[in-house]
Amino acid sequence: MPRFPVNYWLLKSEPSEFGIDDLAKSNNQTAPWTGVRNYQARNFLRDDAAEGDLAFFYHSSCPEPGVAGVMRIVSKAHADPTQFEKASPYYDPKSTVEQPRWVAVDVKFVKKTRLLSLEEMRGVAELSGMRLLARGNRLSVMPVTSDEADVILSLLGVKSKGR
DNA sequence: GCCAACGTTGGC
DNA sequence: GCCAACGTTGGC
Repeated sequence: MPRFPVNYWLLKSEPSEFGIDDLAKSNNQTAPWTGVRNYQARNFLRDDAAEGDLAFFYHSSCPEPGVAGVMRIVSKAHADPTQFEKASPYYDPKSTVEQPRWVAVDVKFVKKTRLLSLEEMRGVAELSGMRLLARGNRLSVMPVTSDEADVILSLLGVKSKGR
């Protein structure tokens, strides 16, 4: 039996560093989601993200922040390789191969969408409970409820897979 | 570049 | 365990 996605996520990335187009151009349109360096965000990836989950690709710290596409989580959490790379801005000297501190999941491009801007999301009543919109929120990995996901998919014109 | 909000660090 | 100082995030 195929498993339907029960979990939805929003993952933030700065498009100047890695945007939806970069994911689309990646080998097999798949890339590890690296660089998460916040414990709460890490715990979501490590404990709750599952293969098959759908994730929204959010562009942050850019002229027009918002959701730019959809991707699928295609691996369990594994050690984030960048934590071991001395030259990487994500290098963590306290992390060891034996006891890695940070994890990544592999994500696969599903589709690029129109930009659903932060501003537009703020104006949608059904999305007012989103964590993304909560004051002071800075999490780069956050869960999205299935109701919220349905609204976002509909705003993006993406057919939601039947459940 | 500013700054509010939040997370982390480290002295005590 | 407290909390001040500092660093980071991210919208504007």
